[in-house]
Amino acid sequence: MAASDRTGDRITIYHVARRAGVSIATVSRALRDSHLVTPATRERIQAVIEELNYTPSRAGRALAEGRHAANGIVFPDLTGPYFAEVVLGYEEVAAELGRSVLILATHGRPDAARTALELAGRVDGMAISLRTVPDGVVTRIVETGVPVVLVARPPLPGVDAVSTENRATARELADHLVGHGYTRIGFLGDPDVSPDVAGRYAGLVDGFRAAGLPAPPPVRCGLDMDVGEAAAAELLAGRTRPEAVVCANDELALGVLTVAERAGLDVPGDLAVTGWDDVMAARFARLTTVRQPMRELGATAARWLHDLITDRTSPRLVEARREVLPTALVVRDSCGDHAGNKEAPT
Amino acid sequence: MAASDRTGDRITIYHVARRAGVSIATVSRALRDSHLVTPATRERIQAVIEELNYTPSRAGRALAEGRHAANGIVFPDLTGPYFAEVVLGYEEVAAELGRSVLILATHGRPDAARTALELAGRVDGMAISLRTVPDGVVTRIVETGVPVVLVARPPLPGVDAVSTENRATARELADHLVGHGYTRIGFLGDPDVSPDVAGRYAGLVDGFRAAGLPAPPPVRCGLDMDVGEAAAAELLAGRTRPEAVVCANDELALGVLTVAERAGLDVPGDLAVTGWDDVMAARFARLTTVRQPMRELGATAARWLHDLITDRTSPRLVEARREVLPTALVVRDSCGDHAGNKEAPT
DNA sequence: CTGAAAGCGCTAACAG
DNA sequence: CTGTTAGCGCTTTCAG
Repeated sequence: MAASDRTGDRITIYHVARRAGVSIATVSRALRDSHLVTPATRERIQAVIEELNYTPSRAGRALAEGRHAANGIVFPDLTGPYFAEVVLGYEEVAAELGRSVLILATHGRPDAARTALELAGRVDGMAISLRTVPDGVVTRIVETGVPVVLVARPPLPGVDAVSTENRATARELADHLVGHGYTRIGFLGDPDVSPDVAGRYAGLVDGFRAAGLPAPPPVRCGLDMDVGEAAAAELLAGRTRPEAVVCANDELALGVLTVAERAGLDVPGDLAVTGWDDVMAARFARLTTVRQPMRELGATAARWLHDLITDRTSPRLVEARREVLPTALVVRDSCGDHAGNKEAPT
Repeated sequence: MAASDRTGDRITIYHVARRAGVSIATVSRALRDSHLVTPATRERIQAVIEELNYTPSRAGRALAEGRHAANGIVFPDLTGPYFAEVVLGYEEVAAELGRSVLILATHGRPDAARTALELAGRVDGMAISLRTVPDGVVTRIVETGVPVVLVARPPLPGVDAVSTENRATARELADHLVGHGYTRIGFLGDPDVSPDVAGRYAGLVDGFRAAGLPAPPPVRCGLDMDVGEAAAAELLAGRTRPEAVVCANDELALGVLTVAERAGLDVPGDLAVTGWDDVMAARFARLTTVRQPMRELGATAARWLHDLITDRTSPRLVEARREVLPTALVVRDSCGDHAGNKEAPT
């Protein structure tokens, strides 16, 4: 209330100490657990803290402690539901562990490397996901001593990595499609763009091979809905329209669905479509897809990071952690007719 | 490369200075613009920085500069697409402005107040959205001198606030529904839960009043899909099933759609449904809804915050800013039959 | 143009 | 149990 403490400069631990008639060390101790403070003293300090509406400066604390109590996460974008879920899972466990989280969406910006490096300077550890910064940047960050966990991103020697299963489930999907009797099946997505897409394509090819079908060349494209629309338009305009098109992710598939509808095509009658991710819209579009534990992906990264940050034991003596989270085929209407049992394929 | 600078302690400005044969002050200058450094010196320093893979400590810098170059944003959750978009817009402009962003999802946790206050201690400004922390906490944060912008949240004296238009568009929606000839219309959502929902309900009532129809009492419920399913089940089980149900947001509406389908009801034949937000799934569910500029909501908050942080002129002399972003009705199939013109109502 | 030195707010020995 | 006193890494006058 004292006018002198009002809107002026920041209220520091010194103000609190003076007003409570103790030293800053005591205030500092009272701020944390510390049974090294008389209940009476502690109470008095607590009262002053509230009276002054004091909040300790994180910067000061970070500098003194040598840590930030914060984690970072780098991802390409937040438009699709995919990364929103990953970030959510990450934030959730980080918060439980008492750490703040800093986000960095690279948006394919050219200065992503710089900003990522800069982010590394203000966190105790960070998760780096696909299509954000080149491996070289990751390596540099690791070299600065900041613990890193790779998320849905090709492994790097000595760096932990979590990802989700692709190939086996894609194979399952291929088998299902083959079971529908399709022989002309297209693939939308660029295997070179990410190991995830590569794995999905590989699994598909596995299935075709096993069925004695020729592997379709991938129609290389990005992963956004409008890109999907464009690619689909092209695909459907071609000489021999495929009977089914497997898309590298749901957004692409949703784009295909949009184009198909616009073209008056019946799905799955005229064209079967499948996606990957099982975003909310997929359900309402009746899209056959593959469910990924995105939340768990982020949560796992946060947990590992916490271990790396706190353990601090034998920096590189222990092997880098690797984990591939399971995925599941979700069969809906978009891939063809199913007699009766709709959502219980396996 | 020097073994002494490897994985040991953090590399500081001192290491760089020593190795470059200059003082830390010079390194500090070279780190930023500063034409106060000879190109030659600057280059030498730059080389050492890269050789040592040096990144300045944000904590040290924050302490010395008295600012964090970071913004915070507090939101309830990231599950729905709503806040993901808001956060995205926020991050995007914050990044452009050269500031990092810290996120805090309160999840309705009891310690939300504490964590929000703590967040306030590590940012230069923060956006606080609906249903996260009580007004008292916002006030305390404002009192600590941290600039705050309220997002989609009831205004507070002296605090900037951005939100989206509700009442007028809801009135428009009501008129449209009345035009379809419905007289028994239900409302799903709790006006007390947020001014947004209250505004939507109010607009609806406006429309009914104008048409001489009785205002339906709201079926109070949360805003999640499962909550919507539960509420819908209840609503549909009642004696007189409404002809149309207006939902406070899309997720609720999607839940109703799910229940209706499960019950074998035709939408809009047996039941018309509308939502609010226009999330991606809405399009594929053919849901009539209202589009909100969520991204812009976040972007605006970030811009205002930047002004508040940098301007620093006349702290409270200027009026608090207020802005209500426009929304637009999106008519699809779920609200009833439309002869021909589907997506062009107004 | 460059260096020396004084903090920024807090933590953590080290003495009482 | 409490106070003193160094720093943590960086920016920034103030002198050269």
